[in-house]
Amino acid sequence: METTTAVKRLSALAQEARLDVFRLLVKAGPEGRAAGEIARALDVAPNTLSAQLLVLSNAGLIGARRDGRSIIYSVRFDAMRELLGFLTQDCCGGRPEICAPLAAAKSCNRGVPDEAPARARGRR
Amino acid sequence: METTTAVKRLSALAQEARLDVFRLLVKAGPEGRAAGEIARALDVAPNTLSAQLLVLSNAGLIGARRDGRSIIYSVRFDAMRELLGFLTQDCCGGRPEICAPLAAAKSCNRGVPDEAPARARGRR
DNA sequence: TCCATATTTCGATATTCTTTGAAATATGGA
DNA sequence: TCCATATTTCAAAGAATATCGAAATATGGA
Repeated sequence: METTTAVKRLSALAQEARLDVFRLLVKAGPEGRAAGEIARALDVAPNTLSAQLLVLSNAGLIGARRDGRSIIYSVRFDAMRELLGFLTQDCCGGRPEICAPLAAAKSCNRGVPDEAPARARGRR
Repeated sequence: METTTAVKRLSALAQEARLDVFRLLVKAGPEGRAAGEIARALDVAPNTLSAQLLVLSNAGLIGARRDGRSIIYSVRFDAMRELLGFLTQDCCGGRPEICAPLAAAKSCNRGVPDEAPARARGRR
């Protein structure tokens, strides 16, 4: 990933209100959530939310689809993965020994082999 | 980690110049690098760099120690790990199945990729 | 002590962001 | 078609950021 893309994505997440939106969408999962629902849930004006969604969208972190009168936003998990990959690369770059303990901090890497999530061990 | 801390750290990294500084310090490793060296390496004015280092420092992402006339900055890898953990949590939150492929994107969790991240090779 | 080096602080300016009210666009239903 | 709902666009105001020149502080050595 180009650093300019990384900066764009980091910037998009680097604001309380937008981070809230993003987290809400993460919780919503692939089905996403309508703009209006998000606005009500976070108690933010529709036009303000629209601007926030635009920033996240321009950063590629979320996508949108229309459903009737509503517009449904959802996280682009691939983009988030890319970003995490970039940051991890930066953190480990050439010095895996420094970053080795990182795996322990990543709850989602635990017990999840590449394909089959054999069984999630409850801990978190 | 509190979201306000996360926002602070994301903001600190969300700018080209500061991301460059951070990446340089990551490469430098635990020994760190003197402010002056960084300024020369990145071709930025000393006072400008000072402001950038302050932001990264306030975010807790880097630390400083004096060595003679120089001040040596180095990455606080724990802080970076925390941030990555927070983001990963956000990404996986309650839905590890979504994030399962994430492990594959994390080069540092498996073998060591042979090269530094500095070089921008095309898409991946 | 005096001086050169290394870095930071201060103050100002230029730029970029964020939010808001008002108006516009798109959709579905009566 | 007309109307209500859902969302976005626009323009402006206010807030926050980034960078720069000049001056200040800290350190080591002659």
